[in-house]
Amino acid sequence: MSKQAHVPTLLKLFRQFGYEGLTLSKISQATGLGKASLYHHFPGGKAEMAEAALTQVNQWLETCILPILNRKVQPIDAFQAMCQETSHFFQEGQNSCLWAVLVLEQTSDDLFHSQISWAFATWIEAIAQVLVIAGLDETMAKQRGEDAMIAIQGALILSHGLKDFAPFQRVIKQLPQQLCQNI
Amino acid sequence: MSKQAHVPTLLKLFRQFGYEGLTLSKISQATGLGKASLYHHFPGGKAEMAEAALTQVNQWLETCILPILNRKVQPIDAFQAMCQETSHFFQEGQNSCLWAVLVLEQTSDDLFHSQISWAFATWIEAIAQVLVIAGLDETMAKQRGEDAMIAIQGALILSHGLKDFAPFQRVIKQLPQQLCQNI
DNA sequence: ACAATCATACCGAACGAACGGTACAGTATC
DNA sequence: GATACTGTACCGTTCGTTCGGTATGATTGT
Repeated sequence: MSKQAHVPTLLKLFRQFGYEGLTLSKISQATGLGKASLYHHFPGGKAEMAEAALTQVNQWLETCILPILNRKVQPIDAFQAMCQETSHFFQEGQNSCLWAVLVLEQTSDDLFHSQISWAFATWIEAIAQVLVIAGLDETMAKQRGEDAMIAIQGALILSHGLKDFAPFQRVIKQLPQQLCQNI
Repeated sequence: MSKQAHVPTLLKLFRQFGYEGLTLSKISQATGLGKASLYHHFPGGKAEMAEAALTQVNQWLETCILPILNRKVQPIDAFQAMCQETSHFFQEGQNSCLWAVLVLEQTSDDLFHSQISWAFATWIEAIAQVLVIAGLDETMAKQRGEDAMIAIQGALILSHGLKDFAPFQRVIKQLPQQLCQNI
């Protein structure tokens, strides 16, 4: 089987257990591949597997989110589509975010910081651009982009902490309106 | 040296490395205590050390945050004091939140979920109470309490992801006003 | 057409190192 | 002399990683 076929499994596992918490034994079991086979596909070992998972998420951002925000439609429609896609990606809040997971482990953050900060900054910038085109001041637009990321990440943390995914779903539902206030 | 004296060190370490990422060797090095001494103070091992750190955070919530919110002062003043204390606790955003760190590791979340969800729920409820007394509808008050937690947690994640703590500081600064909107 | 070659996918077994944890003989303090 | 504490050596286990190798199937040379 091809290397790419196993990346979604890796993503799921790293999200669930974190970098240090995920062991090659678990990966081996979940993929059905022996440890030696894993090293055939990912010679760089665990770090390369995590990077493959991270790259998958960043590609989701590039292919599923950024195009939505670059379409020349009403801001409210763009944000609604973005939120729908985001909610689906995180399975209505039940998935955690790989970015957040890796950011909170100092060990792994050193390895992946550039990719993670690129993702955050790019998403924020894309949201801000929509708002600037809609006539909002640049500083305010950037702030609202940040607020959107903060709302998504915070809602995921809170929902997982409470084991109640209603807060995430509410935040996602209210986010488009909130982003479009006074424009 | 007394057991309690080492808990702040434990807190710092678990915040930094997470549960799985933190090893007894690191703890031994950081505290200057041998493994035998650590097991003398914490017979339950690593799990008990993490619980001590978590308890320390929950006690901070009880002794430093809840009293602020229970004082009968203007809501805006209470929230401002809360935010100032929170910002100081997280060192203007440079510290990460132990709750978030443990929540994102499925392994450790099972052990600590009850304490973490208690903390989130209690803080939210305390904020909501202030707003209810100020005349806000109960549902809206609860939502704003959730939004405050979401803002704090999300801002911590984003700031760490960007290695730029301005977003956290801005969120903390704006939070009191935001909580008091239209009351 | 047939064999030799090569690339790919995979695996069992083992490696040294580090893990969390324990046993025990001390030392310090009162 | 009892109690609180610690240094050292050690336990079994699991970690990430590596090695030598097999099975399969396409590619090539003749």
